[in-house]
Order: sequence, then structure tokens, then C-alpha cells
Amino acid sequence: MEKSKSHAVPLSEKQFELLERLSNFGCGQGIQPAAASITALLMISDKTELTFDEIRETLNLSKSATSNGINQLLIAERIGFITRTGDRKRYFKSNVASWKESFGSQFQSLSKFCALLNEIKEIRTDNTTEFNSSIEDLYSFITYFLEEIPKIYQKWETKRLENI
Amino acid sequence: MEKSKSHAVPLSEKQFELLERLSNFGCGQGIQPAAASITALLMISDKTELTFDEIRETLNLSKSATSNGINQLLIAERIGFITRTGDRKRYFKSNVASWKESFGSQFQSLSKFCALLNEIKEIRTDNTTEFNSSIEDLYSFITYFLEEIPKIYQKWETKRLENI
DNA sequence: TTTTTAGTTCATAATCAAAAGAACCAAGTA
DNA sequence: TACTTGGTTCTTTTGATTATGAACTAAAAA
Repeated sequence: MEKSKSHAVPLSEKQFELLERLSNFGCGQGIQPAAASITALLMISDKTELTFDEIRETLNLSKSATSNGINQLLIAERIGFITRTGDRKRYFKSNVASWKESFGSQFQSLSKFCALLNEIKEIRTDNTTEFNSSIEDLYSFITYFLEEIPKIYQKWETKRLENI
Repeated sequence: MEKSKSHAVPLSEKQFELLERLSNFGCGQGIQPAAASITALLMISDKTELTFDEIRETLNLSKSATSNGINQLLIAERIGFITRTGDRKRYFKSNVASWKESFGSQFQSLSKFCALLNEIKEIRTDNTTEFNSSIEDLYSFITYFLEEIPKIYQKWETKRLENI
């Protein structure tokens, strides 16, 4: 019986340290620990396409933690994978572009909040004019903000096209 | 001994329903349940200035939950309070303006992420040109975004001044 | 057909955050 | 001085997340 060799990918001191900080940042953003560290690894590793076992052994995760983490990230489209003919393994890859798209959803939640503010406006008593106008003010600010966001996207796109 | 009367503020069906949805939204944004419901209450209540006991009894919170929730919100400056001469009670009030400021901190975390992206750029191997350029792309996008945000603030300010 | 590979799923354990309730305290009041 | 008011702090309990390891499955290889 052959001794099963390690699949862990080699990481430099620097890579390891950045991995830790990235994954801490991800945890702070509400991403669960295992998923955060997987995302981080795929960002700093020299190989950009890693297998289940490479991920698992590099990060010292259990099989189930790895499986759950990967599947959550696949659902969130934070990572994707490719396959190679004659190879059952999947090679997981960070979907960096999804970060940009996930901005969109941030602003979706802002627009939900804006809708709630509107409901507050409608439901409030008329007796608290000062408070009501501060709500009105916030509402108008967020509305304006949400209008301007897509323009920034567009302006960046055109700017980038110019630079190519 | 006198029977202690209830301090709960009266809420209409609609107010109560909106209170729930607001506080759920707050929880979704990472604010802890008790704090979220306190914020929500101060947004929808006809009285904008509520005492400790009014908050506690309206929301059916324990004393400690109320105390902790209030103190967290005070620290985050989401609420403030006023006092009245000859009255030991504090009257808590939603600090609606703080919502606008809290945008700023949202973008602070974005700028932290941007700094991390920069570190990734610096540390990455040169062998993965495609991946590296997608990181570069994201970095440039976020950087541009962060530059444009303050301009939106300014534009809104001037627009609002015109309307007064 | 049996074994190996590449995972998934399930039951359970460990960890962590939030709430409850009681005890406590400080300032004012009777 | 003792009691009440308006809270705060501490300890315990509850509940939710996260991780673990073992059992399981489906496809391919031997």
C-alpha cells in the first residue's frame, strides 16, 4: 500500500499571512470561516485552479467543511470550476468578476431600505415635523444616490474602453 | 402599594407590522435583534422620544437586553438622548442623520478591501496573466468607484441647497 | 466484480452570540 | 435613614453556527 502523498499547495510566508488577513476580512463581511478561507486561498495561490483535496489539505479543513464551503461559494457564484477530459476532479477557480456584480446586490439592499423609509414616511404622524423632515431628507439622499450609481458604472466602462 | 402601570406605547396594526419588517431588515444588516428593534421602534413611534421603560415594555425586552441594546446604539451614534430638568429619565431618540454618515463607513470597508486587493496584486506570481488582469480590473473599478462617491455627496448637497 | 476516487450527507460535538433574570448601585425622595 | 427610580453588571441558559468524523454514493479503473 502506497503512502498517500500530501496535496497541500506550497505557500510562502507572505502568501500565508495575506491568506489569513483576507479570510479574516471575509469573516467580517458575514462570509462563514471555511468559505472565506477558500476564497482567500484561490486569490493568493500561484495555481489559480485547485482541487478539492488541495484546498482541504492546504487549509486543514475537514472533508465536510470543504464540501459545504465550496458548495456555498458555487451557489453564490463566488467561485466556479472547470473539468478536464479524462479527469474526474473539478478544478475550482475564484470568480473575481462576481465581486463586481455583488456590488449590485449591495445596492439592492439599499433600495429595499429606501422602500422601507418610504413606508415610514407614509405611516408617520404629522405631529413630528422635524423628525419627519429628517426622514424625508435621508430618503431623498438615498434616492439620489441610487440614481447616480449606475452612471458611475457606465462612466467607468467608457473610461476603460478608452484606455484599451 | 400602587399597581405599576404599563409604560408601553400604543402602536397601530400598521405600525407594529412595519416595526417587525424594519427590525428584520436591521438584523439582516448585522445589527443585533434587540438593537434593531429599538431602532425600528424609534422610527415608527408617534412619540419620537422614548424612555428606557417605554422601549422595554413596548418591545417586551428584558432590562439587560434593553440596556445593552441602547448602549450599543449610543456608541454607534444611531440614537441619542435628551434629559429634562427635574427628571432623571433619559429620552432616547433616533439619530436619523447618522444613517447618512454610516454610508461613509460602508465605503471605508470597501476601501480596506481595495487595499487588500492591492496587496494581492503585489504578491501574485507573474505566470497567471489572465487571473492577474481580472484582479487588476476589479481593483481599478473599485478605486474609480471610491473616487466618485464623495462627488455624489457633494452634488446632492448643492442640489438640495438649490431647492431651498 | 472489486476497488479506488471524488466527493456528499448525516449525526454529533464544540463554539459563539444573545437574552434572561437576579443582584447590584447611585441619585434623588419621603 | 430608608425607599424608590433608573438604570448597569454578572452569571446562567438558550439557541444558532460551524466543524468533525463516519457512513454513504456514484462513476470510473483495475
